[in-house]
Amino acid sequence: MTPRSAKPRPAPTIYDVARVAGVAPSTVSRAFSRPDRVNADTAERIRAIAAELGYRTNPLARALPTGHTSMIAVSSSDITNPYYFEIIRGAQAAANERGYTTLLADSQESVRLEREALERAIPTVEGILLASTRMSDSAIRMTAKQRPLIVVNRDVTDVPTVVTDHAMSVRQSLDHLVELGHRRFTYLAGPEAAWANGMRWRSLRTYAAEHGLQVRRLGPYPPTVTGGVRAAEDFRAHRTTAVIAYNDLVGIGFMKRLISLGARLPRDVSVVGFDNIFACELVTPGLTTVAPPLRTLGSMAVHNLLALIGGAHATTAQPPTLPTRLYVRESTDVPATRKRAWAV
Amino acid sequence: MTPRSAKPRPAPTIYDVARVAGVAPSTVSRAFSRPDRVNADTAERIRAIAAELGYRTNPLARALPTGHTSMIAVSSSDITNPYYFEIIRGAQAAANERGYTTLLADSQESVRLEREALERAIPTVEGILLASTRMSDSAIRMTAKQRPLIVVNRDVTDVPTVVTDHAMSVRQSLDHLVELGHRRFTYLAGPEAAWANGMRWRSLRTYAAEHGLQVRRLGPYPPTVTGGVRAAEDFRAHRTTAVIAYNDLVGIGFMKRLISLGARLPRDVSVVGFDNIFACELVTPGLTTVAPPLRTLGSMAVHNLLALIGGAHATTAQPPTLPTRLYVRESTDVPATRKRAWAV
DNA sequence: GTGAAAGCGCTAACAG
DNA sequence: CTGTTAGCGCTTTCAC
Repeated sequence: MTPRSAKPRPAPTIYDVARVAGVAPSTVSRAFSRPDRVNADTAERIRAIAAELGYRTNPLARALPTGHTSMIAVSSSDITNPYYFEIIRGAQAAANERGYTTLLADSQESVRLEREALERAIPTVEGILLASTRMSDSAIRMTAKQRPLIVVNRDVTDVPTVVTDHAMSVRQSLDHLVELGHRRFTYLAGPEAAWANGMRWRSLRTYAAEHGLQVRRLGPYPPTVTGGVRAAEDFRAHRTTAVIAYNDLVGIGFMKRLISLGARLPRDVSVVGFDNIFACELVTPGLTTVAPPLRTLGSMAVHNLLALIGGAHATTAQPPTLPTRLYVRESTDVPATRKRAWAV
Repeated sequence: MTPRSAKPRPAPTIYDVARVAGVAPSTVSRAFSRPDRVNADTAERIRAIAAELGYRTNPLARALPTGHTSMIAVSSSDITNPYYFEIIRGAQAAANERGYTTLLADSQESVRLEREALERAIPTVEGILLASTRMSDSAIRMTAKQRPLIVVNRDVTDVPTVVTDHAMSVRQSLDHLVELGHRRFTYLAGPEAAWANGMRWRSLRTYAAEHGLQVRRLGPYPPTVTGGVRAAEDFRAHRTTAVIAYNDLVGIGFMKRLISLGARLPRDVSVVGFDNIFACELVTPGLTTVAPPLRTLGSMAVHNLLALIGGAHATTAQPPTLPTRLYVRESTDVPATRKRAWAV
């Protein structure tokens, strides 16, 4: 009465197919792995018989002699982070399209777990995609020696990468704010160590210098809602009409706190974030933000990884830099012209 | 000048280790697979030499003779759905703990992709975990014949499952609302086909009957923010002081629309959702909700799957039903006693 | 306790 | 074009 879930009846092999087809096992093998090297008719016949017998190539057995497992590892420090799944999904889709299966390694922010997961995965995969990693540059270079590897949104010397065009993202949000009439900006900085933070701040200053604008910096803050709340406290002493947050979470925390302090958004302050996380359209007002090309980042990374696996040389030239897109919601507007708008 | 990412120097094998250790390859093999069947000292020596040589057991080669790949497939219809990654993560963690690697199959809501991904994965995995699937019951039973399989939060006859305690979740939210003083409720229904929807509505009616409460049902609505917005429109003609939404997304859309119509929440209406997605604490007011035991669901599923793989019989008895937890935020309060509180 | 030898299912020369 | 023959790296009887 208790149903067994598995019925381990041994699967048919090329030998079984060969026998009933009256050919050598190697011919069956060829019929599947290099159909061009076998007579079209026999190939067809073999396929038919195989189908009838329910034969399916065994990827494990195939991988042993060839080393070609058709699997890549995708490592993420936190699949729970709304920022990463689109990358993962883009990677997945691209991999599947090319006949590859992805092995997911979520390290839950733990370097140890990440190492362990990779350790375990490496022997079975043909390449590695680091979607977000907590590993050190040198550790990354180390593993890059074991397998073709590509890293997303991080700059590691001698390791191929695919990155977001941060300069463009900053330009998009500032163009938008300037067009609305803003001239003075505050940047709510993220973690000093974050590569994106440096990139954004630098681009911001460059842009400001070129356009004769004022830009001030507050922080650093943790890249979280709480970080944004703290930023709002600090902001009260250093007002500007527009604010650029390190990311959406900070932007949301910032808005939330400001509103609870009595500010009216976007009339009193315009806010823009980065990342375009799902919550941007759920909060009130909806957060204007710049979306990184997540999906493309993932698929491009896989594309390049597969090229690497195929024997391409990693180029030291400029890594692919993918364009971003601005999503205008309700958190940005023309600056309030009324004198003394919002008093704490 | 162009660094190769892979340095395919052949990895050391048991033969290499055996040679320098002066033992037979089979002994090296045993030292790793059944250390108890080998002299403790030689085992130790072998391990030392192996470490020195950088030898690592090759899971592929090991899998061929044994069929033991140490991999399970986790299939999700949508990794992008905030509801699922915690399940996936719980599964991941549990699997890793037991030495298993997870192969992620995101089907992006496409039955075809899901089938393909599973098709590809099946030969290499020892078991399958359906975290969320669009497959039909019979398709599920079909694949359950090929590999040990377990499904999460879905009721499929003859297939082992792990589910959320829906009755409990309803009880928790209603206990909370009743305690606040509410007596009349509206349920914003989700998709008719959703198993959870049926469970919730049924539990709701039972509870209401037992406690002499009134409960009305609106919908069905799509399980999205937009669905919630539509629900809010309908609600205007059928007010109650408290509302139970099919899920958080619906609850959030509902609140958003009501507020834009001039309602003051939670004074005019108390709202509770289900799922406890991340956005619940980002919206204003924060959404009171019931959290399913996502992580546990995932780990419990893996636990049971591994047992199945180990040869346990699937029991037809009650599947594990995991307890939920209520998170009280700002969207619930005592009902407004003032007459004619909110007029559209 | 350890070695020898025979595969696991498939691919890849090498002949024919 | 197709059959023969070795392996891929590891596990596993079966003797010693």
